[in-house]
Amino acid sequence: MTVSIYNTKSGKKEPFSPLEKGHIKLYVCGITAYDYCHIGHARSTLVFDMIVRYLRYRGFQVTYVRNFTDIDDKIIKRAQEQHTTTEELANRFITAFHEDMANLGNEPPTLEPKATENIPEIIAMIQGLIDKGFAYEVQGDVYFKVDRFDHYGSLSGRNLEDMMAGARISINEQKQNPMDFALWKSSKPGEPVWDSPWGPGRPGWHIECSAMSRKFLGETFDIHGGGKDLIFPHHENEIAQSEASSGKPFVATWIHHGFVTIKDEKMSKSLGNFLTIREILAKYTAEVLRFFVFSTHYRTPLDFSETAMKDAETGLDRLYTCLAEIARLPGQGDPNRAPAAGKKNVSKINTLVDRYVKAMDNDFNTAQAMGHIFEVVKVLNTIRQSLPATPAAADLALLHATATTIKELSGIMGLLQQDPLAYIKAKQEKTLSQLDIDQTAIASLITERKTAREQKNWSRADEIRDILLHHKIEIKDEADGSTSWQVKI
RNA sequence: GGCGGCGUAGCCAAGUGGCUAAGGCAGUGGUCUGCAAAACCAUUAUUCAGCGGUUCAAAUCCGCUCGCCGCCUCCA
Repeated sequence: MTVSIYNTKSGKKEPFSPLEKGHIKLYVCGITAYDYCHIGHARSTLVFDMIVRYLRYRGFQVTYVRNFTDIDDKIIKRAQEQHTTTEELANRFITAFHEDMANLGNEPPTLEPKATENIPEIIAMIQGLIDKGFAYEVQGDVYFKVDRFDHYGSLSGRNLEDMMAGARISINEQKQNPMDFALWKSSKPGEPVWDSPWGPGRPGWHIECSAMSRKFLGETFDIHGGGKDLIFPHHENEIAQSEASSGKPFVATWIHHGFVTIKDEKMSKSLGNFLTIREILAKYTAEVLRFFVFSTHYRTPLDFSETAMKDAETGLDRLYTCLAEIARLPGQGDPNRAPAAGKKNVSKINTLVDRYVKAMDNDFNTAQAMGHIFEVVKVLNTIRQSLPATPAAADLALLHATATTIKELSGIMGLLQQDPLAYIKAKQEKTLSQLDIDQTAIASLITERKTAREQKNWSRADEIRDILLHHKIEIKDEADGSTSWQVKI
């Protein structure tokens, strides 16, 4: 079995194999550091975190590069508004980004290069493009000459004529063709500058990714990723620059994920309808967000809503509850007792890993993979529920082993990595701390109810039960006559 | 205008030619209980926006219609 990946370049799912045996080189376009990141950025980092973890699970070595754009028009503008330097502004939001990543539980990429730390490579690449006739300098600006590059538009499926027909291209007298794009921009007074053969200036937006990916991954590498909105013009332009420069294919596989939407509209800074990662994590745990993100295939739009997050939380609780119930079971059982687990159920358990891998091999279908896990959770619950007082050793071994497998498979999505008993306990304690009732009051009500029940005063007993329930306290009458309680979560 | 995508149960969401259309949430019924709660189990689409076509066979392929979204400008 091999991993298949949908390649934007071909528009098809293709069997994947790395150019260098066993070693995958992956470049993902990171953030422009001028503001806090929103859930759309979170989806991007979560998706590639999952992809990297899965490819490693499948035995590949993965070199994962994710850059920072720390110099560009938006950063300059924002820095001026805040009366600070672009460097200070970018570093502030890079620090915030790293905090967000840690809070989301993302593993760090292999390398996180910054544009400003690779200016010599950028300048060298631009000079090479000028030397080859793919770029030209006009009054300190350097532009890429799109009609010199034959395959321009191949990634996004456009051609220059169609694009020219669009009326949204800004007129720039300096450009030989309106579609030409800037490789280097001369600086205005007060802007950050680097010396270059074309005078003081700064890099254009697209060139940094071409220069940095070449520096760290080579002229041709395996996978380049980002959001769908980067297909044009960003990735199209990267291809043009890199292939014109090297004369070799740039990237084998292009992965683009879908957007996060709110009320079915794209979440974006320009629309102002975005929620930051910080705002979300103040309300929900990172794990709930991960569950929500991975319950939909990565190329499908993901519509954010409070209801969807609540559903995700309930679903996650179901998984943890199953694991917690198994963790409460004894480790050793009766070796002489016949197992309660039926043949069909055992078969569902035994095929879990294969079905999970098949789903994930199919373009990282996390939604389907999670479906398989839920199916097995149901099987585990069924077996657990049917267990006698002294369970068969085989049943206990199966339950414990499967719980371990589920944790391992879920870990690829960053799910179920907490101790299940601690998860349930922490959740209840958190809820209890927000309630208007304390443990003493609960204990006293339960004692009063116990008396009422002994006197068969059911109406008073039920009344107390309802009072407690009103305060989100659920009670459970045990077989031995005692009453336990827990917080409703 | 050009290019691309989507439309599956109350909601979310898998499914890329062929076994009973995964799974989650919500709802309903049941096990348990004095009654409950929790947990668990069962159940919920003769049908996949609509119409036509290809095929022995289509949610899956092709065409048209309707509706929604994205890119073509900074954007994950």
